[in-house]
Amino acid sequence: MTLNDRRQQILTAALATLREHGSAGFTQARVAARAGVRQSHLTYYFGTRLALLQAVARLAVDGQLAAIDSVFAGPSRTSVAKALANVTVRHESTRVLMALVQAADQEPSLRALCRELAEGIAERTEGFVKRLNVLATREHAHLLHALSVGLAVVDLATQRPNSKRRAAAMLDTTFSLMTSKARS
Amino acid sequence: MTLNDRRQQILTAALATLREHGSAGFTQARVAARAGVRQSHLTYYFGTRLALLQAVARLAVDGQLAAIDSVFAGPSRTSVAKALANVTVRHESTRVLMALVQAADQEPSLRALCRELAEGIAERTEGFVKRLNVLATREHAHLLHALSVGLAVVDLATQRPNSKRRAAAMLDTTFSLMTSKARS
DNA sequence: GTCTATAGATAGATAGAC
DNA sequence: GTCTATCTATCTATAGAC
Repeated sequence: MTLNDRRQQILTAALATLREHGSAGFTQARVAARAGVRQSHLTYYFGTRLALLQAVARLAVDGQLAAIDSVFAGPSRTSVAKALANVTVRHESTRVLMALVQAADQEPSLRALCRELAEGIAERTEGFVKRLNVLATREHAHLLHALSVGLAVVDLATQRPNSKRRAAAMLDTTFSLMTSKARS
Repeated sequence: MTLNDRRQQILTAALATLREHGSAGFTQARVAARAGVRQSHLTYYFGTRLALLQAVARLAVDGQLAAIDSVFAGPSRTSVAKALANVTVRHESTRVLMALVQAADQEPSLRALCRELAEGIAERTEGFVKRLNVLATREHAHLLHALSVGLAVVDLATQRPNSKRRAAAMLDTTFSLMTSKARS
């Protein structure tokens, strides 16, 4: 199917553009150039910029959830912290995340997707935390999610060295705190 | 001084615009309309859009640090968690934060300001955490900072009810975890 | 020195050719 | 049905009037 091929081709280029240039750099011209098509083709295949963004966001969310899935298979608490930091504290992922957040702020239709992502991550996290500590709650999972988001955003803003190492350390510390104490 | 008055007037309008509309809605036309001046005046008084954004960011960072200052004066752990959530988990603040992060990602000159903000908050947080637990480290303070950033971003993205209450609960939980256990 | 009118660039969307 | 050329809107920056 040529139509779906083209759509896929544009989607891939769009996601790559978002990862590299973030929300502000996500222009139809740039995506089109990357996909090797004319700008007006984006309109043809997706209608509006928002529709394209929604499709890209869908792709990104699925990808991120799939990446998270493998994180919690790690052998130890520390290795999981490291894997989680590696998946979440990535400038490329953070740019996509921020674009999604911004778009959701102004476009309610995207909020459901954001909730799906947040819930999906919390769900996957909860299982792991429960293995650490049977008294762990969904709140702990949401807390970890928020923490990883914050670490990612702060890192993009400050761009300091060793950010992944430090993020992994903080996640591990938090796991550790949750392990040693259960508190309602 | 008329010049400084005008600058101030424009700055105020610019900050308000950023708080309401976020990074994408931060256009010279909108700021000018709000300030009651012509768009070209922004160029006259600030040179470029980036320079204006830098000035606004400076203002916003100072304001946020000042707001944080009063947070840790709270009487109890729980009241501090609540106050912190009230200051950080605000859509208006989060929009400014996100705009700053995005700008810093592409404009290295703004990263110093982001680091200043992050360090400033961590510093102020550290004192409080140390009062909770003498073994607390700067890492705990950075962890709390990242957590509050993440809570703010997640809330802007999902816009769920009771977000401030839940954020306060998570911060309080984290304080509690840090209190009951010190771990290097 | 302050402000206006306008230019130049780029965004996204449309109408119509093939 | 697929693609091209074009159009309008909007953004930021400049040149020059007062």
